[in-house]
Formats: sequence, C-alpha cells, structure tokens
Amino acid sequence: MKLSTAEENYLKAIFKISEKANKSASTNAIARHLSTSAASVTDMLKRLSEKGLINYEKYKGVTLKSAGIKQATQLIRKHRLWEVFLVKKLRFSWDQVHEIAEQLEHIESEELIMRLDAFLDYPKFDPHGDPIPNADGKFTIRSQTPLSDMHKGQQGMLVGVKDHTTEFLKYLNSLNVKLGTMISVIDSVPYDGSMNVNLDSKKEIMITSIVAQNLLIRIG
Amino acid sequence: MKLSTAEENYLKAIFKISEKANKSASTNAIARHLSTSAASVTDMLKRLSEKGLINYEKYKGVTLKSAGIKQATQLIRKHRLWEVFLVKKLRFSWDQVHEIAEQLEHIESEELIMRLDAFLDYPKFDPHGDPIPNADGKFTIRSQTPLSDMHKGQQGMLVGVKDHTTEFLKYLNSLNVKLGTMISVIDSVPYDGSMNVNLDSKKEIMITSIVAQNLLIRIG
DNA sequence: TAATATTTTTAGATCAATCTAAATATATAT
DNA sequence: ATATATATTTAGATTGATCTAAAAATATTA
Ligand SMILES: [Mn+2]
Ligand SMILES: [Mn+2]
Ligand SMILES: [Mn+2]
Ligand SMILES: [Mn+2]
Repeated sequence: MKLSTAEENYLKAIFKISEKANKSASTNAIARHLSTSAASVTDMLKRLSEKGLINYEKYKGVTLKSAGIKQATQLIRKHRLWEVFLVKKLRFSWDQVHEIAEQLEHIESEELIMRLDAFLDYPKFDPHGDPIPNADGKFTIRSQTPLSDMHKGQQGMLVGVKDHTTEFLKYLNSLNVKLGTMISVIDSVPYDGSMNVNLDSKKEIMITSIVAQNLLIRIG
Repeated sequence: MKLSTAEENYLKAIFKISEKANKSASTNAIARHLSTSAASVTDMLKRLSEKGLINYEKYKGVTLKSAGIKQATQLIRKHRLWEVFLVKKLRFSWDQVHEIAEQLEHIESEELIMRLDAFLDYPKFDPHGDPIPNADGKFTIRSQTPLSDMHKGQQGMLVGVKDHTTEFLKYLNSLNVKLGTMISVIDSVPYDGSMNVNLDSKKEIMITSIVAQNLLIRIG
C-alpha cells in the first residue's frame, strides 16, 4: 500500500507514543507529537482506520494494527539507516542529521534501502544509539540504564541518548561526551540528583539530574 | 524561497522544454512532459508567475525568470548528483536510477548537497553522460555528435545518450554498449539510416537509425 | 478571408490536509 | 452526585493540486 508522507508520519507518531507508554495513543498526544491540532488528528485517524492500519474507536485512543506496525517500523528503519549514512559517509555530526532524515525516510524504494543497508555494512544502531530494525522489522535489544539510576562506583559505556534535540547533543559535544564514552559514577547528590562522573578515566565533570536521565548506559 | 515538489517539477519541465527548443514552453508541451492536463498547467503557471519565477502572458507560453532558472538548475544538479551516488556508491545500474532520483532531488538541504558532491568527488557528468551544474549553476559543455550524423570511417567515444528510458538503456546493456565505449562507423545505409559500427575494436554490430540518433559521441 | 482545427483558458468539482470555533463526551474534584 | 475541567469530535472553511467540460483565443487551411 502506498501511503502519503502525512499518513506515514502519523503512523510513526502513534508507534513511538504507544511504545513509550506501552498503551494506546491519545488524540492529544499525537497532536502534540506532530505539532498539529487535535481536529486534524481525528480527521487522519478516520482515514487510517478506513485503510485498516489502526484500531480506532471514537474517544478511545488508537493502536496500530499489524499492517500499521509494519509501515511504522519500516519508516523508522529508513530514518535510522539514512542517519547512519549522513554521519558515517557524509561526516555530518550527530546533532545535524535528524531533520534531513525526516525527509529521506519518505523516499520510496525497497531496493534503495536494501542497497543502502549493505553499503553501510548492516548497522544495528543509529548515530544516537537507537536500534535499527532489520528488513523484517526486528529490533536488536540491548540492556541499558539511565545514568540517573546508577550508583556511586558503578560504570559503563554510553550507548544511547533519550533526548535527541540539537541543543542537548551540542551540549554533549561541548562536554566531549559521545557514544562509546566510558562513564563512572564518582558520587551523586541526593538533594537534587546531580552527579559527579568520570569520563574515559580522564576528566571529571558534574552533570545535572536532567542530563543524567537522558544518558543511557550499558553497565559493565 | 521554499517551493513545493509540484512547483519544482514544473520549473524543471519548463527549463528542459525551452532548453531543447531554445524558445518559450507552451502549455501543451508542459502538460505532455508532466503527464497532466493543460488546465492544471495553466493553474500552476499563474501561481509560478505570482511568485516571480516565470514570465507568463496568457496564450503566449512561458519562459523562466532568473530566479526560476536558478531553482531549475539546482534541481537538476541534485537529481544528477543523486544518480551518481546511486550508480557509483550503491551499484545500481544506469537504467534503474532515474525514478529514485526524481524523489531524492526534492530533499531540501544545501549542506547535504555540498557534502554529497564532495563525497562523490565533484563529478562533472551523471551516469547518462549529462552534465552536472556546479553550485553556481554552470554546466560543463562538451562537444558531442549524434552517431547518426557521423560518416564512414569516423570514430569516437560514447559520452552520452539522448533517450533515458529504461528500455533503451537495457537494450544498450544487451549490446554491451556503455559510456566510454569506442565506436567507429564501418558504413551506413542511406536507404534507412541504419549503420554498421565497431565497438572497442572488437565486436561489429548493426544498429538502426533511431538508436544511432540517441547515441552521443565525442569524435576523435 | 472565412471556415475549421488546435491550443489555451475558465468554470466548476474533487481530494488530501490542514485550520478555528463550537458541540459533545469523558475525567476530576468538590 | 453534581459541577467543572479536559479531551475529543464535529462543523465549516481554506489551500494546493488536480480533474473534466465548456468557452475563448489563436493557428491553419481551403
Ligand atoms: Mn532522528
Ligand atoms: Mn536517530
Ligand atoms: Mn534522470
Ligand atoms: Mn541522468
């Protein structure tokens, strides 16, 4: 089935919202996610329901049907593969690629994605540490813990970020924190949740709770 | 100025039509080129005129203004750079890339194109031998002659094709004719314009007039 | 030049995607 | 449980891009 860019974006939004909360997506949540009005969302939900991509009952919120999951997953696959291309091949920095990938993900060609995947050597994670679903829609899972949940003395490698905004990523750049950086907890302040951490056994820095919550660590 | 995909396609069509004939583009010619109705074309011409991209007078046909030429040229630049990427990096064959490039050419990011150009090592020609305008819109020009205009004994290198259809390109594949192939004219038949030619001083084949007209040779 | 053919424009509709304002349903609090 | 607040849907409009059919302008031919 050939979907419009708008339809694809709605499916992706529903996928991400229900994945995070592990429940159905509300009209308002979708509107917020896509920066559009609730009325527009209702309109689109009717159309997507008509096409058999979602389960929709008035006032009840929506979930994706299997066809919708498939579409959303493929879109995420394309988005993340393009992000890898932009960073690895075109040498963009990780804070510059999301907007461009938002456009590239809608290019329609199975063959293109297969070849791109091969060209990039079948990457499993994107530049932000997010897993890239394979052609069948399967995600690689990986145990990861928000730095904010770690205790004094624990250490591990930065494998992902929760916040993908340019501002956050640029802040990390300025701290020289990137995927692969080894982080160990020196201590944490119970009062405000801020932490002193050591980076790659070299530099010691202080970060706030909010930052720590957005850094995902593979402990060990 | 940010243009829609439709607007960009119209500008490109007008550019190509007026370039070929070196005169203004008629409503019908544009409609034919874009496989749409003359009424739709008239509609769009009004909008493009409003935006100052074209010179349009009712019943007189259109030409591009400098802003329109700039947009069309940038679009062609993007299209051809992406075609090079698809062939050189993703190993598509030259008959598979046009449709995908039709989509990729509308991705909006100056930075992306600059980096893609560098990644591809600043190519001057696309996989069909068409010149790629530089960032300022300048095309590299090259003397070339349709094989059909060449005479017995003349020879040269295939540097371009006029017909870009998959069928034509696949036919050339089957003959092992590609850009760079050396072609020499053994003789030509005045009756129907067909020719006997030699390829890379190896194989001798016969081609019809219509094929010869679509092969562009750099003589010498 | 007058009749005819062709090209182009206009009129009027449709469809997707969006909006604001108003109505209705559901959730929360007193 | 009733009142109030919030969430969602409906009603009605708008915009871009398209269509068909009909009208008008231009070009061709006799
Ligand atoms: Mn992204
Ligand atoms: Mn990402
Ligand atoms: Mn092409
Ligand atoms: Mn080409």
